[in-house]
Amino acid sequence: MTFLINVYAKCGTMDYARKVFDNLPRRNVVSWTTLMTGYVYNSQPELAIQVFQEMLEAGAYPSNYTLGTALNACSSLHSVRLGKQFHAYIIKYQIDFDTSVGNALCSFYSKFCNLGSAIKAFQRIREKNVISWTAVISACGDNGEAARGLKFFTEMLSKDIKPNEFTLTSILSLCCTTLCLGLGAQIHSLSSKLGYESYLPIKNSIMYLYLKCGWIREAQKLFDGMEIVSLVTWNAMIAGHAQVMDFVEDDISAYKSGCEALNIFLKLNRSGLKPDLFTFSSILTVCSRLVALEQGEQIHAQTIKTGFLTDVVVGTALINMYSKCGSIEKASKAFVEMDTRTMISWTSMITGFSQQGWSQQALQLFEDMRLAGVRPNQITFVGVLSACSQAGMVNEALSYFEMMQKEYKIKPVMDHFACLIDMFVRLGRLKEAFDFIEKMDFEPTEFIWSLLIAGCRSHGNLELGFYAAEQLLKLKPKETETYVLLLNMYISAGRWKDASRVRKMMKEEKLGKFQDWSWINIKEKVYSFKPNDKSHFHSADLYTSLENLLQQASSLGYKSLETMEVTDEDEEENTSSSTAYHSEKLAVAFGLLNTPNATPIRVIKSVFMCRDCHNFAKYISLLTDREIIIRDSKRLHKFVNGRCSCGDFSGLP
DNA sequence: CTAGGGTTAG
Repeated sequence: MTFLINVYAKCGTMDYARKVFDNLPRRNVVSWTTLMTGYVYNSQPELAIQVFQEMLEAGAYPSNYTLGTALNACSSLHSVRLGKQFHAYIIKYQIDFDTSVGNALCSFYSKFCNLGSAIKAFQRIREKNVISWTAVISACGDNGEAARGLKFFTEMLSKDIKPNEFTLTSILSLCCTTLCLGLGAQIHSLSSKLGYESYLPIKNSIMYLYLKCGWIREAQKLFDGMEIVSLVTWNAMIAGHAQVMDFVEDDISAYKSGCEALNIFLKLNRSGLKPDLFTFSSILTVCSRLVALEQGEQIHAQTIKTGFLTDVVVGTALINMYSKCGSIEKASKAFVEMDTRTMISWTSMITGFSQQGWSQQALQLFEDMRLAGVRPNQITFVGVLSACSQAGMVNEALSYFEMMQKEYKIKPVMDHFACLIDMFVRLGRLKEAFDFIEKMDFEPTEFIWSLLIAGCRSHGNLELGFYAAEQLLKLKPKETETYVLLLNMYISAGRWKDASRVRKMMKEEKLGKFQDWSWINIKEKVYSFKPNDKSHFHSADLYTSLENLLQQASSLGYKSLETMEVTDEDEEENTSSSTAYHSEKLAVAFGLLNTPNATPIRVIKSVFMCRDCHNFAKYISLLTDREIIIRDSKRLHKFVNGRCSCGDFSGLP
């Protein structure tokens, strides 16, 4: 009758299977094991474990198959304790370490992040089959050792073992993490040769690989050509577009990619499939990068309704969404309401507070994190140091910097130094900033010098500024913003020769596009603005109202600053044009005109905000009593009552 | 034995 258990299990009717089992006149190890396997097959690992325990209590001896199944159940339950207990049974009952036990042990150890034991288990297997190899390869992938996994794959091929569809999917996943497009293409053709071309996981992986490597059109083509898709397909498209936002050349392309992700999300919702925790975490990240609060709030509601908000990754993504949209109170509420938090959740919240200029809260939370026994990482300390830097807490900054190295053995990287240097620069302690740069045990980067130069400009130490500029120019800067900074400095000092030297270098270095562009999102519609843009349907009113704002701001003491315009076609030398119609000014004015009183204004800008616009936004927040949130290419600025959350970051060009 | 998710400031 045991076969009947198997039949019911395969049909997804475990209740019947259990009944058959309960009515068996005699039970042997095979019937117990079959029932367990059924539960694992039907994603009920906890019941499988329960059966295993019943079996031991009944005095039956488990076989190697039984333990293999039990271990698989532990893997899906993420129960380290049980798995280790089972490993002990293997020894106690002198279970033969055969292929199935070895395979199960290998993937169990992998799931609980013990790659060493996983590999050991693999190596103990006398007769390794394709499953053993696949297990060890995916173990490497799951534990961040993609290159090692690829080595096992070559070894496997050299032993003439033919990969199956599972192996190929694992390898493609390794290609995704290492961005090996070439190998991915080879695997693609190999899988066609082996007859797996229509196998959905392989298609999904290839599509995702294309996206991650920037082959967006090809990925889209694959997607459009798929007649059968799964939720994973949709999620891969959304996650892929979210990641594309990170590496595209300019913020305009990033913005487009984010909108595409939102579009795909809408289509997914209409397709009848239900989004899951993977979907929600990706799409919330997209919202945070787009500063799309309205969409983010709707998705928040959806995560509550579907119960996926309990997932810690979704919760963390939600914190980031709110904090990147400038709603720090809601971010904090989301953080408080989480029932489990990981180091990343804490780090996100600390960084969020710090970006909003809430230094005290950031530091308090860091202390709470330590009390909770959660170990901070390099990124956590960037948040902590930047909080100190904003608040000008020199002693605290230095002591956290020391704590990081002594207590947590974390090596400082450029970003940590940048925080400290920014701190000294903000305080006008340029000499100390400079000393710090000289003390670092690695070469100062373009960004570090830029910080110092911007500080020299605003604190009027031109001599040091010119010196730093020479150091910077030796590095052949790559960022357009760096050149804008240098040009501004030289031109305002009347050093025309230096300015034209910089311009010449700009041409030689083939810089990326520098397009000033801003967006504002009102009632889920997006309006974009270019500087001096008069082509818009909304222009007449808009310009009048901007003039008005400029005038009112002037009466409060606002003085417009002339800065350099650097555009793609800029051929003229030494021109300095008006900053009055920079794109963010237009977007802010448009937002004021088209939203009800007291609504916060949220604008995204494709390049760095200039000092003048930064200053202007402060006055406008005071004048109109509105929160103005502008996220530029570098950071978030939240203007409230004439002050900015960045605490007037020293690196503004 | 397989594919998809969250932190990076200055």
